[in-house]
Amino acid sequence: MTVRTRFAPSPTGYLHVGGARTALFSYLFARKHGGQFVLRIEDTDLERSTAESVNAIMEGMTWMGLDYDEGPFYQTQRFEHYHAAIQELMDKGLAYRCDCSKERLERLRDKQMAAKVKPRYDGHCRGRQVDPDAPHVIRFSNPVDGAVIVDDMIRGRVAFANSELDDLIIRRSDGSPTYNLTVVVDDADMGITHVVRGDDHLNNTPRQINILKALGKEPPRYAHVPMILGSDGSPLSKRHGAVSVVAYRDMGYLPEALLNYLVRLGWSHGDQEMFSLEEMIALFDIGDVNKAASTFDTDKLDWLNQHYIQHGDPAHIARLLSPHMGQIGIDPATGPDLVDVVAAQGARAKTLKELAEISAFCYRDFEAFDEAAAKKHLRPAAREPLQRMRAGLEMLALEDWEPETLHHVVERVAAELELNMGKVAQPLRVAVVGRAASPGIDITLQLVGKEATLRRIDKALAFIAEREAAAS
RNA sequence: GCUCCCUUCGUCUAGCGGUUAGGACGCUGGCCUCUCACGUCGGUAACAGGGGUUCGAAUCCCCUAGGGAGCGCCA
Repeated sequence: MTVRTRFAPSPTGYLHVGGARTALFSYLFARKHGGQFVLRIEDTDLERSTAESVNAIMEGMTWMGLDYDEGPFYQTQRFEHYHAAIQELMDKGLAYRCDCSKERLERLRDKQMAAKVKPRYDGHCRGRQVDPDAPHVIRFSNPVDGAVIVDDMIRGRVAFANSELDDLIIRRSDGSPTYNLTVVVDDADMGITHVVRGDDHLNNTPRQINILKALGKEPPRYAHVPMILGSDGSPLSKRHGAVSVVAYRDMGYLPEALLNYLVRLGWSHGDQEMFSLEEMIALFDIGDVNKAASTFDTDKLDWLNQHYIQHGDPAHIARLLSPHMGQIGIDPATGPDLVDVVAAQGARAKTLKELAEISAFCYRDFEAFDEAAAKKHLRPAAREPLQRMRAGLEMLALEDWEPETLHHVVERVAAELELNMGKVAQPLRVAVVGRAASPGIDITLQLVGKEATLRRIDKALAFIAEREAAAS
């Protein structure tokens, strides 16, 4: 038997990180066992389902690299299958028509709540003859006694008494099938062997198993993964900030970082923290998934993202960085090779967005000096070092504009003035970058280029003169 | 209210009857150093509470507390 898993989102919004993690686990389980992973769109709620959402979900999955082998299948295109299943249950006497009014159901519910018992349908229409031509719903005849055992791959054995379950509606009065019926039919038709889904479905599982058995189908294995919480301990939602995976892409996170973060949320393999997708597939074991919900921690995601920016292939990072440069109005073609920028700056940014911002100086002059940096480093004492640097740099041929030679110039000026490196490099750095932080001064000068370097030193010298004039 | 699930440092987690309760993020101290980062060495901090079972419980059982989910003609 080949393993088949599925991801079955309802297209009512974007792919959020919780759904993405569920999809990832489902995907890893299938890949790990050499099986197939299918995508199914649960769009039977016509009111809320949108085509944009379908696109957004697929966009998110593609970005994360979660490729599916089959699908997307749309439930709205499978109504004939649901109707056939409902008819089968009717024929077998395992489903019945119900014409109970909303009022009666409400009264029943109120009475049950008042009596402190679980509200559920009382089976009033079981065995009653309901006019097929009058408005009615169809209910599933749930077994009255006995228990359903869910042998969950994550939770272990969970038992539900049938007496706790009621006769749920499987077809609405408008003729459309309901969720618990459609999942069951789809999972059976699509040959799903393992259902990996959020643990909010655990309570639905015994009902689904009962329907499956009534249809004469073998239930799949289940794995209910815990949910993801926000920093305040409540289920992760928009009010905790970004939840859509595409939003993380736009904020400058790498797919490999988000994937790595997500897989470690609720799953672990000893003490290992870093996993490539290939390693995840090789090492993943659904039984190692935790039972408890876990909290989304942006700090750790940042750490991983920085790690992947720093250690990933610079050419790859540069490609992903390019749109973020464009985002702040910079055309990377107008300056140094982005790959060199990534190599120089990679260790300094948590996100690509941040990487773009701290690298802007390589492509265009900054607006103004950072106030604190200028105050500390662009003072009269810096004039001579800057002047000498300018002179020394101006004499360099363009082909000598390289880290090694640039470094020598800085060293020479420091030696001549009997200053330590910092006294020369820092004013120079502020002059050229506008801020007190940048890669090594030689690399920085190389990235900025000769022309801009001289121009900016002049600007800094003018700034010092101006400041001196203002002070006297 | 009822049913089901969950509970190890602030956070992610290791642990599957015998450990000084380990790692990671964060925070923090030192080192490295032309700055910021990176790197590196160190520190901080946890078994929700109470009963059992056992020679011995973070590990097994029960209760309590606290979280969560479900109880729709939503999925």
